[in-house]
Amino acid sequence: MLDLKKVVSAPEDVVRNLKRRGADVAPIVQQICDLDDRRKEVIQKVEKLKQSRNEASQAIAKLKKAGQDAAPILEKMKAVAEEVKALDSELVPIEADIHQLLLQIPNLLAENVPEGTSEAQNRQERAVGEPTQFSFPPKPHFEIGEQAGILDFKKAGEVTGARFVFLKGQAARLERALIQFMLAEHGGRGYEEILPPFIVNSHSLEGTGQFPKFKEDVFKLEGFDYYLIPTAEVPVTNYYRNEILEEKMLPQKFMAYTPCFRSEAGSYGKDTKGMKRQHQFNKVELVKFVQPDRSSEELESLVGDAENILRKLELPYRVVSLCGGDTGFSSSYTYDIEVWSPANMGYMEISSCSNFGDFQARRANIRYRDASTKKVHHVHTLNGSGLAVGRTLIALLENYQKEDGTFTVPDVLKKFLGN
RNA sequence: GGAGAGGUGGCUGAGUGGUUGAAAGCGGCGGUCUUGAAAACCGUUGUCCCCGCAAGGGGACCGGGGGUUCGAAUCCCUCCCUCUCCGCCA
Repeated sequence: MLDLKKVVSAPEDVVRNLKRRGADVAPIVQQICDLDDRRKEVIQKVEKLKQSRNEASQAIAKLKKAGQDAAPILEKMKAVAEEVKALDSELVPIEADIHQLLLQIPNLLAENVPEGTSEAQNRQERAVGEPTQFSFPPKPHFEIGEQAGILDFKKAGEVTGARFVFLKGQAARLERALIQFMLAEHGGRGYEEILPPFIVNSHSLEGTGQFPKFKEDVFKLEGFDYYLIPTAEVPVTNYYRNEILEEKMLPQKFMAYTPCFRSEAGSYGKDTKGMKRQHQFNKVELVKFVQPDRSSEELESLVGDAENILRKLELPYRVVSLCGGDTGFSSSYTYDIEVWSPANMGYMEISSCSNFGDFQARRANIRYRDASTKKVHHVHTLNGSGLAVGRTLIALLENYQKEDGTFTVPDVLKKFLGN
């Protein structure tokens, strides 16, 4: 969330910045300013009273120790105590309202985010590799997979429902090999492996920004304040919630393989065929905690780490900068990596790498102590897919397919395909 | 699922309802001493909020939330978490 002090001290800057997302937060910012004025007013009043109460309490203690009568002061303080209670309870809803309003405001965009309102205005940064050429009409992955008997959507529909799949035989092995391969690559680039819980509570979802605005996107476990993770970002980023890290610990770089669960509410009729958009998919996620002044360069290296996987798999891809209107709620700057999909004759998102600045750190209360000044500041958090495993499998099947319906496997994966 | 114990500052660990933000020890930081280091000794050591240009002043925080009281780390309620024993179980 944004810094309350920043919002009330420069409300017009906040409004102007978020216009670039196509959002008008002027009314909500105004509300916050009004509430904050009221809040300060009450605080000043109640704290003055508390001061007098504290002083009286000490006087009472002294009198009692001396064996003298404190009844007159006691009587006076009764009224003060009630007034304090009244003011305190006035404060509670004000602060709760401010908090709720702040939670609804998206992150400020970095200055270099491209202007635009939709996907169409995203800026291509680079394209690597030529779109794969075929001497025959390439098939979509679900045809290849079903024909080979290694993807079974029908059975998944019976056993569970729509948007699930069984991977069998070679597909299952390939999926597992991809996970191993990705972890091995990132591990070699300084990421520490972490295997988090696949279920989190609502506080963690609020910490990373999924809650309260995107509640309907996650699966809730009935009867608990538990939710299936929509991405490893949630448990891994919240790993340091409510902590003050020493600066020498930074940057912290984690990689996590997890399945991800998304309700895909509102995407009915979109990508219904195949395993492009599933309720459950595997992903290797990269998460970084860094010093504020380093987050921009850490974003560049994060994208590089994700790209490395596609390079080694020799899959053609491009990198785009999301425009203001397409940038996610919590992000200040996002690169998407899109892999070539021959069946669609287009690029398909396979990774999203974002710099969240201090937005998540503020929500999750993750800070660090500056080594030289000893001052405490919020860290910056970043994360990116490295990569979405299911979609990588799609890309492999489609880009490496042969005319007879079979497909080959890149050499780098062979040692992970053992058993 | 049944029974019990406990949650205090970076850590260990005291704490009688009344100058307790909290003893003590460890750790950390600064200093004295030393050619340097260690040891010893001295000092220092949390976060958030409000007022203030600042200096400074004030408030809050002892797992979370509520209550009793002039006053709560200390009493009461509730939730969460950790640990031990029994049962069940991958």
